[in-house]
Parts: sequence; C-alpha cells; structure tokens
Amino acid sequence: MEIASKYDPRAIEEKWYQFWIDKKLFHSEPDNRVPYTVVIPPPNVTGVLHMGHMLNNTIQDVLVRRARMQGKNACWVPGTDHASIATEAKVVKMLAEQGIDKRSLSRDEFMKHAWQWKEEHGGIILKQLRRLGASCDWDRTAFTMDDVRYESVIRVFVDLYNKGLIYRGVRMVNWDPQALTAVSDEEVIYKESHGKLFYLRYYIEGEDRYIVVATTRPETIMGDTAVCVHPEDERYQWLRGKKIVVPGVGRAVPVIMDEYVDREFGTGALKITPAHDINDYNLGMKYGLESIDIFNDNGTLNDHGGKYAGMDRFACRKQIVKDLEAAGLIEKIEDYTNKVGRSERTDAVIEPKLSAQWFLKMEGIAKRALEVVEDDTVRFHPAKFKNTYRHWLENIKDWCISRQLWWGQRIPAWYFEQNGKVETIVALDEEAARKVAAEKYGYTGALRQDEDVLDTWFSSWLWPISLFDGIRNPGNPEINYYYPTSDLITGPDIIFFWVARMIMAGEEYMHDVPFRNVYFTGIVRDKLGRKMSKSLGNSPDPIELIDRYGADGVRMGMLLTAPAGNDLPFDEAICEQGRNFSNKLWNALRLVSGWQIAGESGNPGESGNSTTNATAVQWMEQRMAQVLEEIEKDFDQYRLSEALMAAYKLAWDDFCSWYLEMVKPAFGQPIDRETYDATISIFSRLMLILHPFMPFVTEEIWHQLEIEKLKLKIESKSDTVNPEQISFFNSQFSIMNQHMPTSVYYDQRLLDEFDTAREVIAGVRNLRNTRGLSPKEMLDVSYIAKDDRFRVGRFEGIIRKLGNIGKIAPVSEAPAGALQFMVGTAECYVPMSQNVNKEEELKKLQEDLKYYEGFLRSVMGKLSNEKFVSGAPAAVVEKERNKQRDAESKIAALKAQIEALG
RNA sequence: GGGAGUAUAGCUCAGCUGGUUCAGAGCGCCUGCCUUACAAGCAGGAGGUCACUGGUUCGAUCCCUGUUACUCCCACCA
Repeated sequence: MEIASKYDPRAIEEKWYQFWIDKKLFHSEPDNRVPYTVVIPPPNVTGVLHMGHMLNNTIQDVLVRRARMQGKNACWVPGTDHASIATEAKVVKMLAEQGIDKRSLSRDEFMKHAWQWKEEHGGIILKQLRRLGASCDWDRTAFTMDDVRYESVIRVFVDLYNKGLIYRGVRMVNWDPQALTAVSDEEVIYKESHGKLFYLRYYIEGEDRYIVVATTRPETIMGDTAVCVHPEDERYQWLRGKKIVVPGVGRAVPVIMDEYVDREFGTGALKITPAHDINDYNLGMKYGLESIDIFNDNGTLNDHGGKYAGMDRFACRKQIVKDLEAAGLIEKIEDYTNKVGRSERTDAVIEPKLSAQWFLKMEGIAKRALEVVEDDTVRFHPAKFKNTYRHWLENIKDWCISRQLWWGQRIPAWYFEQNGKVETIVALDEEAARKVAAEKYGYTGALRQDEDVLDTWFSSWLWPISLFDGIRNPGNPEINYYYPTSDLITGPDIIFFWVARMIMAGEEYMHDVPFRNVYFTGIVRDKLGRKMSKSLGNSPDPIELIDRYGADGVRMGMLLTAPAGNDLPFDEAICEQGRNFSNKLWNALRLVSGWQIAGESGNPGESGNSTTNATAVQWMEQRMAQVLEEIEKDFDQYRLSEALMAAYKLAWDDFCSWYLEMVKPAFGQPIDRETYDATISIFSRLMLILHPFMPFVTEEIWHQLEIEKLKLKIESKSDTVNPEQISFFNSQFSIMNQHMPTSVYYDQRLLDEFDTAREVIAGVRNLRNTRGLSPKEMLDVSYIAKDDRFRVGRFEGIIRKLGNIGKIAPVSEAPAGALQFMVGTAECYVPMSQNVNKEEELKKLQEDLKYYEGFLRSVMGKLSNEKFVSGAPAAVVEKERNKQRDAESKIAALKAQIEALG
C-alpha cells in the first residue's frame, strides 16, 4: 500500500471528528465510574473564535481526553453566554443598519429581533470549536438564557431577595451613556487620558474677590452646590461663612471645610458636584448639600444645563470653556493626564450617576468564598492568583446586578401604587406576584414589572449548577453525579467576574465548591508582546491556522509555549513545529508498515540479531515507563507544556531517532516477528500517550497500527486481509476510549547502560564529523575501562549497528596511531589505517588536558579547605573525592596519549 | 498611592526552597549530509559572571538587604 510521504491533516481530521460524533463518543451519562466534569467558560453567543479561545479550549480538551482515557466518565459541557450588553449593542447596531431605531420598538418586538439574530448568527464559535477537535458533549449544549438557565436565574433572585440579600437602592453607579445602562465596578476600565486642568475663578458673593478652583470637568459647574477647602488651610480661612458664586451660572453656594481636600492639589479648593462624582456625592450627604443632576441618560445636558441643554457633555465642555474665557473667568489651563473610567463593552466614558438599582449583599457570601480558596478546597494553578483573589474579596462592595437593557433575564419584581405608596413584590412570575398582591395587600389592579434585566454574570455564576439543573431540581441524579466539577480552565481576567462568583453561588446553593481546581491560562499576545486585538489586526484567524497546520499542529504549537498563568507570546512559526511532529509520526508509520516479517524463528539480517533487537525493545519499554512517570507528575501539577514536551521527545528522539534505528532492518531484509510485534505495540502506546494533545493524527495512526496487528493475527502478515474486517474494526473502535498507559517499574541500570552506549556512538559519530570520515566507512573501537561504570555488554550490537563499527573490544594499552575520545573515565580508541594528523590530535588532547587540570584544581580547592571537609555532609565530601579520582585518572590517560603521540 | 509577580543561551521557558541528573530543554543558529520513513528530514556542534549590589554559609541561580528594569492587579485625588 502506498502512503503519501507528507501527512495531510485535512481529510483525516474531518473524518475522525465525524466518526467521534456519529459514535457519540463525547457523550456522557451518569454511571458508576468516577466522574470528571468540566464546564466550558461560555463564550459570547455572538463571538467568533480567537486565539484565547484556542488556548483555553485546547487545554480543556487535553484534560478531558486524558481523563476519559484514564477510565473516568468525562463530561465536558459546552454552551454560550448571552452577554447582554455586547449582544444588545450588536442587535441595536444591526437594526440601525436596517433603518430601525430601537426606541421605536416595543420590548417584545426588540426581543423577537434579538432572538432571531441569535438563532441566525449565534453559536458560530461552537462550530469552530469542532475544528479544533474539542470533545464536548454537544448533546448538552446550553445557553445562559435558555429555559432552564433563565428559570434558574429567576429562582435564585427570588430566593436571595427573600433571604434579605438582595435590595434595591438609590446609589451612585457607573453609568454607560452609550449603552444607557449601569455597569458594575468591575466593568469599568480606567484608561490614561490626556486632558486639561481648568483653573476657574469663583467670586465671593457681593465682593470683588475670587478664589481659583481647578477642575477637569468644567461642564459640571451647573451642578455645583458647594466649594470645599481644607479646614486648616491658611490661605482660605477668610472664606469661613462666605458664599461663593458659581462662574457663568450665577448661583451662590456655600463654602464647606473638610479634610477630604488635598491641599497640595491644584489650588487646594475643590468644587462640589454631588450628582456627578462619587466623592462629591459623599460630601454632599455629609453636609446636606443639594444634588443637581444636569445630565440626561445619554450624556447630553438636561434643563439644568440652561442654555447648554441638549448639548453633548464633551461639546458642552468646549463651549463652556469658550464662554468662561470670554467672561474672564478662567485663570489658566494646564495639560493634565489622568485616568478616566470607560465602559468595558462600549468604551464610552463612564458617568457617575445616581439611580435606583438592585444590589446583592456580598459580606457573608464573600467570606465563605474566601475561606474555601484559602484552605485549598479550591486550588488555584498557579497559586499566586490566591493573592489577587484575597485582595478583592477583602475589599468587596455590594454587587450592582441590574442593567438597563432588554436582552437578559428580566428582574422579577412588580410594582403597584397603593395609598400613594409604591409597593414592591418579588416573585417567580406575574401570576405569583398578583397572588401576593391580592393576599398581602388586597390589591387586584395592574402590576408593573421592573424594566431592567440582570447582569450577565448573575446567570453565569450559576453555570456549574444550572447546567445540571441543580437550581430547579436540587438533588437530581445529574447534579449529584457531576457536581462539583473537576477543573475550571479560564483566564485570570475574569477571576472576579466569574470565578469568585461561581464559588459564592456554589457555597450558597450546593454547600460545596463548584470545582476542585482552577487553571488560569495566560493571555495570548503577539510576538511583540502586545495583546491580540481586532483593532491592531495582530490576531491570526484560528481557522486559517488550522487549515494551514492542521488542528493537531496548532494545538501543539499553543501548548508548547503556554505554562499556566504565563502570558503566551504567540508566533505562528511554532505551529510549524506541531505540523512537523505530525509528519514525523506519520513517517514512522510509513516505515513500520513497510516492513516484511521473517518466517518462524527470527532470521535476522546482517545488521541485527535477535538479542540486539530484544535489548532495543527492553530499553524502549524502560524508557517509556520512565517518561510516563515524568508525564504523570507534570499532569498532577498542571504542567501541560512540560508533559507535552516529554511526550514529544519520547516519540521523536527515543522512539524515532534511537529505537527505530536500532531495530530497522537493512534494506530489503525482513524483521523478526517478536521485534515487529513489540514495535507495533510500543508505537501504539505512544499514540495513546499523545492522543490528548494531538487527537486526530494519533487516532489515524492508531487505527492503522491496530490493523497491522489484525493482519498478523490472521496469518503471517500478508496482503490478503479481509477488507470487511478492517472496515469493521475502523467503524467500531477508537483510540479515544482506550486505556492510557501508566508508568511501571523500570530498570535504572539498563537506562544508564544505554546512556553509555549512546555516548560511545555519539563519540564515534563526532570523530567522523570532525575528521571528515564517511559514515559508510566501518571503524573499529577499542577501549580501556577504568571501572564498571563503563559497560558495553548487552548494547554491543546496538553500538556496532548505529556507529557502523566493526569490532569493539577492550585493550590494556592505548593503541598507537588512533583517534581517541572519552566516555566518563573510559578511554575509547579508533585505530586508523592511515596516519593521523599528529598535530591536530595533539592540540585536541592538550585542550582536554587543560580543562581537566583546571577542573581538578577547583576540586582540590574544596578538598583542601578544612572547613568544607569537616562541615559538609560526608556524602558530599565523598562525591568531591570521586571527582578528584576521576579527574586524576583522566589526566594521567591524556598525558600518556600525548606522550605516545609526541 | 497601595499590593503582587518576573529578571537564567539569540527567542520562549524548566530548574522540585542551598552541594554531579547545576548550569538544562525546545526553537533558532553554525558545520556536514537528498544515508530507500521523513529536507516538515539525518548526524554533529557552538552559545549563559543565572539583572546589579552587599550579606548568611565550608559552599548561593536557589535564602536574606538594597538597587535597577519590566509586567499585572487594586484605588474616588478634583
């Protein structure tokens, strides 16, 4: 059978993914196995796959596939997030493009458009995840606003309200004038911004004197209701009891004195606008100041703005400065850089605004959430994020959970007026609310539901519970089985938004943590270390990458440079390494499947014999056990890139470069049956080890190897295997649910002996390279071993084969006219038929000698130090003595050789 | 303004809390090779005062002081 020399992932990846789906291999149902549960961090339903998702989901898939192969019942639940602000903004924009103004639509009409849009454009990202090979249980695909999740959110709201943890209050909130909604503190991003600091003249009422007040926001003077100075500020003592005229407005306001003011900043005098600054608001409360709100919700000025009414706040700023300047009320203007809060979703400048919002009390909930992380009930990887987490929870404020949007779970609160008083009823639905109204208040009139929806995170915080319907049906078999989930894989940027809150919800509703481990990935950056973003255009399209390098190649590329918690400077070139590796494995398959098998007893060709091959197999088995041990340790510590690197080297270096070369028959020669069986078996297990990282190529190769086995069972390998049997096998079995090999005891001595053998081979190859000797020319090797650390023994055949060596034998004296190299303390010689270049060899020997003499000096330095010999542990001193002996012996040998040459 | 983290080869990172798996890996680079699985490859090789400074110790990449440089998080200085 002809196999292409280049691995082509395209068709193969498609074939196997379809196969996995058809066979329902990703699907999980509770059974008596140990569960392994992962819930996907739900991407925005409107999102498209970016590199961050690639990294995140590759890691999840690796963990899930590995767990599955370890015999656990792996369940990876996919889904999307309704992302209320982002999605609503998109829908509004889409409607605007069609000439539809959101304000012209009723709530129901708008929601219809939004749902339709979601059905048409939503969930692209989940389809893209399939290209990556994600082994999600697609039958369980959920949406944060589907019926189960919606109802869960409503129930939780009602429950928390009834527990007294949710309240409604008028507070200063972060207002997004573009999205027309409040956002939480976490959704405000403070960005550096270059602005001006304006020095305004405030005249004293009835006098010709003025003071100067610095502000960055002159447009807010219409809302000024006081001027504040420090009570101990000498410069302003005379202001006591005076009233001050707001420039351009003409209103007289009181002077207040408070220690809040920083005397060093500006002029030490501060204008107070309680409606538009959180600090001013607090001062306003303290001194009973009037609060004048001068803005409309969209950031334009309202009637309090006087002649500026209707203008946008930034346009107004320009105009007002012009007008004040004209009136001689501006002292000076300075450039000024400060941090301005912007909305995470819309980038609009946040306006502090007083409004009625719903809040969730954090105090008790936060305390428990902190405890379970402190005591490692939930473990963070890397652990340094515990600090961040602690800091936030210790300074947490109540969570503003209402949003002035339509796309989301509508707050289940109803209002009605009775006796001139507005009453609030929180209930599961309108019917229930009506019932309460009737029973409790004797009211049977119309109810008005709260217009707002809940913060998106108020639904995602339930995700690990609501996915298994644990809110609506507590104690159902699914939630009992799958909860708590095992690992959560997410970015550190949502540690507050999501991770912390899921832990809170878990404690509140399940009395248990939502997951045992949290793996924080790094942020994917470009080569230059910049964050990947659409606006920079530095983010490669993941699907295009997959087209070019194969999903396996891209997965491997991502993982190789992604230690937990470290940012990942992504360079496309790294995917090449992954692609090359797939190709390497593919070619190993080509080699092995092309071998012919010798008849009954091993009748090895000239280049090998069965003991040689038996040793090779033995060594490879030991080596594999050793590396498996390493890999298991790496996984225990969530060091995925290290685990992958170990597996990579096992396959490429140990298996391909060493093992296959050891057992490879000479051209046209068959291989013995035992070795062949062993090779297929080892190769097959290698595929199992690699499968979590590279699911597609390993599935393909594994199948072909298993078919090789099948052929062998029928008779001595022949081409007359029943094709039906092959297709039956292919259609029934998958590498996915084979059992992951585990480490077993291995013989360290054998591995050490191989290392010696490898050094001899490398020594000979090096001589060939540096002396220009052809690899085809067979050489002899003789050696003088100083102790039993140097053993040729069972590796003799292998050394001869891989080094192309004729005879290898011990001698008691250095032969004349030979090239030499050392392995440990042993001296190896390659006698030359022609004369060697004496000067060259002498030079090399002198260099070696110099090195060892220097080495010996440093060892002797330690050993002659009385304090070292008496202070250091005996074992350490003994090691130094050994070094000394070895060095002395090497020096003696080198000197003897130099003598012989000279 | 507070808090945390990082600094090791050209690049990306390991180095399990002080001593031959202590100076490592992968990529890149250099030198030979189209050697019948693979040039997406094979063989060999060169690269590092472990940021700087003191200190503890018989001994420091590792522990402690300070300095410098980056990164991240938090915070209402107009």
